[in-house]
Amino acid sequence: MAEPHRPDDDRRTKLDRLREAGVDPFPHTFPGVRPVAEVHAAHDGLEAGEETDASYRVAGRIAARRGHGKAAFIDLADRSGRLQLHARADILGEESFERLVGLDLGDLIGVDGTAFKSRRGELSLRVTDWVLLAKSLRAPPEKFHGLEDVETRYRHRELDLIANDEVRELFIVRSRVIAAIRRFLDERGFLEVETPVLQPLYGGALSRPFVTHHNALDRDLYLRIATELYLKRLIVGGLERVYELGKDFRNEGISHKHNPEFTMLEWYEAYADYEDGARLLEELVAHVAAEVGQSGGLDLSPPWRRITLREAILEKTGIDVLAGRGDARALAAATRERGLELDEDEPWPKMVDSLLSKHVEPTLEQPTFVFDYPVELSPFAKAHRSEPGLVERWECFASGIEIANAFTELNDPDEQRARFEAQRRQTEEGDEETQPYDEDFVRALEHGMPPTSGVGLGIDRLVMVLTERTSIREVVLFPAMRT
RNA sequence: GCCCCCGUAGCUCAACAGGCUAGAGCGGCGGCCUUUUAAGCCGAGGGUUGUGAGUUCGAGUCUCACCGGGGGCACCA
Repeated sequence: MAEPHRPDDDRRTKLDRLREAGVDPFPHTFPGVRPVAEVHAAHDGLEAGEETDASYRVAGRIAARRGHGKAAFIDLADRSGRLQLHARADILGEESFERLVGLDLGDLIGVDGTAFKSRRGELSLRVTDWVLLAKSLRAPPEKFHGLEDVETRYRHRELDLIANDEVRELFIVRSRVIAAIRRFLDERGFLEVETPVLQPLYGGALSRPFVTHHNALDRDLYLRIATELYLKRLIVGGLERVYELGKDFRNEGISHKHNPEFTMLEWYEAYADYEDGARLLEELVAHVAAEVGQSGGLDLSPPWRRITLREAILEKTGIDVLAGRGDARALAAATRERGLELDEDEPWPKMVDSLLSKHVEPTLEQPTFVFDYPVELSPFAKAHRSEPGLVERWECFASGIEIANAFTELNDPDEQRARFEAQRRQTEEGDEETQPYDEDFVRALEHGMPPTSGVGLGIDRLVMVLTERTSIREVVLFPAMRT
């Protein structure tokens, strides 16, 4: 019985024919390629029908083809955009022409040609010579509707990038955002550093970690949930201004704003406090947005709105969380009175956090700093200089999501030790998202850490805000999927 | 982890209330065409309807389980 004829079998057959004809379907190199955007930039001003003798070498993927017997139009796509090619049998010769027209959508070719504008006014390259650079053995996604199935888009991002121009452009923006951030911090005297991803003890954030195992050492290691503690040890060491831009891993649920691995920027600046950190963040984000071109209705020009946590919750819910500080029952009663949903069995600080994330965070569209948090929620932040029970911490929100978190860093080793003890007590009460006691870190603080501002900025979320995407999966190339 | 929705050709979608051999466009294949642009025209192909059970004379359609995805909740950033 004959094998069923698969659509892609034709491509295999063509591959064999090419080899038989002495064509290498996978040559090694094609030097001297220019981006097609360069051709557009140089000649978009031509009149319809106008010819030039300007020659270009371009390369890319065949995105569309319109044959006309002894001539054909081929759309060539590279990273910078698309360019129409015009192939003519009388220029290329019968054999070369037939072979070019016989290629498939998705095949990669290199082309030499001269720029002209077609009668219909589209800038084109008249092909004078061409070479196959790689045969495509699978059909690309449909050219008109594009690739829409989100599962395929995320699992096979390469197809998404081929089929959807705006997706490719978004990830180019993401790359430029990261490059711009590095330049910004480098210019201000920050040193980019790398600290361990595999850690004997995790810390610096409240989250459950991923656990892995080192065979030779026969011990468990954790994937970092933050870079905080190591970076502060570098401040103790005298590096003064450091930043690290890399992946953190948190063993929590997946949602439109949570991916288990995500890109985080943390920077630490000696002799500065959280107000300095806020000013640097708004300057950085405004600078990056200007550099990459931000879309949408956000006003990112500094200064951004600043409000205290207490005011923010009061404004949205009418509840003064500091009226009965630490009194969970009173707070539960107040929320019930106003008909607000809240888990009444939670301890007071978690209730405050819930009020913030449920009733305040989603409403914060324009960039907003929320200042001064209860100490229980912030084991690494320094006590507020004038508000007892609070710490000098802010979180920054935009487009209804949190994008950054910062403190005046706690540098009193005895106080830090007491905070770890408090965390240990919470662990014993069943809280799985507490800080393990990190003696090496406290010991480092005992050597003396200068007053320091620390800021953590979620890069994925920043890109979401700058590009108006509502799902983190749209800004992560290969988001976490089952299996 | 829980609830709701979804899964048909390489891609985008059809298929009345359970009823003939599961259709169409794009792509691919053969042919015609020297300025088209979702090119056009002619022709012939392409399917284990996510997987597995079940109900029924008959299942893409109904039931159950499983796999995968989306949205929401919970948890978090």
